[in-house]
Amino acid sequence: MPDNPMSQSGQSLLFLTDEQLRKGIEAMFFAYRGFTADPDRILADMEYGRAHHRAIHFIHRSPGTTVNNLLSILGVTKQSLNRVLRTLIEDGLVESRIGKEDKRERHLHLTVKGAELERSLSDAQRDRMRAAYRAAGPVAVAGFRQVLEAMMDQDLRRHFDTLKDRGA
Amino acid sequence: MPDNPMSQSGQSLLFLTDEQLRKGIEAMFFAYRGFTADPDRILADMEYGRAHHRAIHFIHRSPGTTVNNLLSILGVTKQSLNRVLRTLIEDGLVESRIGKEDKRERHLHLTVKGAELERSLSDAQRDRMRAAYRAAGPVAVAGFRQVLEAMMDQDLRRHFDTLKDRGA
DNA sequence: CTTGGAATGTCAACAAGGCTGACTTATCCT
DNA sequence: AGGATAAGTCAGCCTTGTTGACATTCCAAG
Repeated sequence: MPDNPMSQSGQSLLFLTDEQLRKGIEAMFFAYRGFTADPDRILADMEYGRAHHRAIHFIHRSPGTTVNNLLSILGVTKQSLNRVLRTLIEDGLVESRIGKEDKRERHLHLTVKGAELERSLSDAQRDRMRAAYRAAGPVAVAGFRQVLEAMMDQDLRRHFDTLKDRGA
Repeated sequence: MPDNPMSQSGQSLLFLTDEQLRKGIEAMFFAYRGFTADPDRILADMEYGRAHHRAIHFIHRSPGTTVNNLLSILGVTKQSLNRVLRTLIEDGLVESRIGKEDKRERHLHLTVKGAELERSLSDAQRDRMRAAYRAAGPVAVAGFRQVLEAMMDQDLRRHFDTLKDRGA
């Protein structure tokens, strides 16, 4: 684990100049725009927005998650999430099941229709991601992930790791 | 230039699985939240928001830029930008100078007061960035930048490169 | 020298998606 | 029985994005 840059590059620390950091900041800004552009285009034709996409993504990723858990992953207020969730449930994309152990809880699942939308959104987003990964190569991708993880807040990092563990 | 993953990793392509791509997508989501968190905290105490930060950042980066140029960098409508710009000018953070060659154009500059706010915002953002870079190391940072650049839209990439050339 | 088009700015109206605060309902646990 | 927790809802507000219409100013081409 190379925590110290000197261990990798004798002459370095040049990558920590204000100018380099500024470029990194701008790269994040421009890349994030590309990152959301494709799903946004799909959503623009519907009555949904980016907030719906995020909810659908994380419900897909953690089927049966509770409202509270989703709330803390997304980092919004329950009123804000509720507005989104209500339309998704009304439109039959998300199903809300009363908890068996604790009947106060609602467990969220995508319906078939919801899973279809999730597919089309994540296909679009993954296509761009795949192209970027392929162009940059596996070593670059590993670095990409390392830096992103180091940029997260503690609590977000915890959520990220929890999701990660569910994966393949 | 390793465009082909096979050239770096004989067994690979595993980094292109849907699961890996999903994790990359989630990493972008969580990291971006961290990325904006510190300046957002500063701005919350004022009458400004993230849109003001973006305008200030790019005016600082390209002093004398025109409104039209800023418009295409930020990717918003002129009405949206104008609202932000107007308050910044009224509050004495940004100066708008009529063009010498083409008097229709307005060239934007930060005032001393504007530069001070820019400093405090970018200091906060760079501190986090620096910590992340330091933790990940120069090789990871290079990969981070490669993947981000590959994720950008063509026109955004052009803006990014133009800004890059002005740098040290 | 006039006129068309470009750059800028402004007004109005609207929508998405954040926020706070207050409150209800149902359920759980002590 | 009573306090704490999970969820949902109502009302109102803010920021930041959108469209559409329009005025002004100025350059440049005819």
